[in-house]
Formats: sequence, C-alpha cells, structure tokens
Amino acid sequence: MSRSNPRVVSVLERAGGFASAQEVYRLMQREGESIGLTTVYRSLQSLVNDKFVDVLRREDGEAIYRLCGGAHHHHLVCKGCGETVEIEGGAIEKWAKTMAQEFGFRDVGHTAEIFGLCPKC
Amino acid sequence: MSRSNPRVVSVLERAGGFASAQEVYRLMQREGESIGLTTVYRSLQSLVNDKFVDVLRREDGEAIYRLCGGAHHHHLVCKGCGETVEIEGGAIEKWAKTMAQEFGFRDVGHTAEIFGLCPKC
DNA sequence: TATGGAAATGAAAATCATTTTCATTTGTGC
DNA sequence: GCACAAATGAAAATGATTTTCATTTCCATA
Repeated sequence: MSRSNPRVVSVLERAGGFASAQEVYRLMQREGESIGLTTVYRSLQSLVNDKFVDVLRREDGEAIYRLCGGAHHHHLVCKGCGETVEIEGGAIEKWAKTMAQEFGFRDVGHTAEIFGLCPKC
Repeated sequence: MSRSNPRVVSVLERAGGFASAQEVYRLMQREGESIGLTTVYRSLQSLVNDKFVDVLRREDGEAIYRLCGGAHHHHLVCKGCGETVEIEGGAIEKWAKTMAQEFGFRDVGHTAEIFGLCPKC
C-alpha cells in the first residue's frame, strides 16, 4: 500500500485549494519532479483514507482534492461557481445513528451534501 | 436538439429517486423498450437544461438524475449485500434549509445516504 | 399523396479520468 | 551482500460520457 507521499502533499499545499489528480500530476511535471500518474492517484487515495485530504467532484465529475483539517464535516456547494462551505452536521450525525439503530445496521457512515446557488450566483 | 423524451421521464418517475443514465438505459432494456444509450444521454441532458430534472454525482463520479419535485427520500444502504431501505429524512430537510439560509444559498437540494452493515451481513 | 428539409435516433468510434496489471526498482532489516 | 516487502510507473483495461455520421422519422407544404 502506498504511503502518504510528501511530494504530493507539498503540491497540494502550494496549490492552496482544490486540485484534480491530473492537475497535481501536470504541476509536478512542470516543476521537473519525476513521478508517475499512477503514483499520484495512489498517494491521493491514501491521503483521503487517512483523512488528510478532502475529495469533492467538479461538475464534470472529475475528482478534486484539498488538504483538510480532518474533522468530519459536510459541504454546502454552489451549483453555479463551485464555491464550497464546510458546515456542521450535528443533526445529521444524530439522524444517521437513529436510523441505523431502527433498522439494525452496524458500522455505519454517511454522506450529506447540500447544493444550491450561492448569494453571488 | 433532442426534446424531453416522455419515455425517459416515465422511467425516472417509476424509479422514484436518483438514477444514472446507465441505469435508465438498463431499465428500459429490461422492460423491452427499444432505445439507444445515446438517446438516453441526450434526453437526460435536455431535461436538465429545461430544469425538469436535477443532476448530482455519486461518490464514484457517475451522474445521477432525478425529477424535480418528485417525492423525496433517503437511503440506508448495506455495504455487504447492497440491500437498501428507503427512509425518512425530516431532520435532514430542516438541517438543509437552516444551513442554506445561514449562508444565503437559494434553490437548494441535498443528498444524504447512510451506509453500513445490515443485520444479515 | 409526394417530397424536401429539419429534427431525432442510434451504432460505433473517440475521449478522458481512473483503475488494474505486472514487471522493475527501492528500501530495510538481518 | 541478501532476501523480501513495499513503492513505483508504463501500459493496458475499464467505464461513463461525448462525438460522429449515416439513417430514419416527422411534418409542413406543394
């Protein structure tokens, strides 16, 4: 299993926001770093597993990554410009727990995203 | 330009929630409807343009479609066997509304899924 | 009822992100 | 130095989506 690659982390830091795997790869190439696309994908995935980065999807479906604090949170995403706000989901956590119990599900996780148009759009 | 295809709309109605283009296609095939995948994609796109359906992205990036205004519910999905239970999300609706208001978002929708292991798995 | 053009259709090819395969390289403990 | 596990990356495979392009269906009008 590939480990969280410090070179990839560094690129994400410098990118300072969201970047797709392809973008990370192109950036590293442009800077003369020798790395394979496969390794970029693997590194990003293990960073996601370790909760060092957040994944989201562009409107075209491409996955985009960003370093994140690691705390569990949800997103409010603008359909127009893609701006995202991290939000609290206390109500969701409770709801998920309740529902899981009601139907006898164990080992549960959940996703919850809100999407709409931000004030600017 | 392809027009909003009533057969595709009908499938989405019966699906009663989100369905991907591929799923719509497979469903129609299974029911003996003769239609091309290309046409499914085009119909869905024009339905989106006309705001008759909403698009979202699954976690794997696949686009999923749902009739706007249709009955709205959430899912409890088993990671083991794939069984899904439709559940109520009253708490979620409230949460989404509150959050949207707080950040000035308009025209909002949301997704929320819970996944875990069902009693049998 | 013909007929001509516009819109709709779909099969097959192209595209593009992502994943898988697999052989090679690198690193680490002994 | 040696063996073995982990990491790497090139190339092929995958899978959704889009594009191309030739054919078919509609529909208005002669």
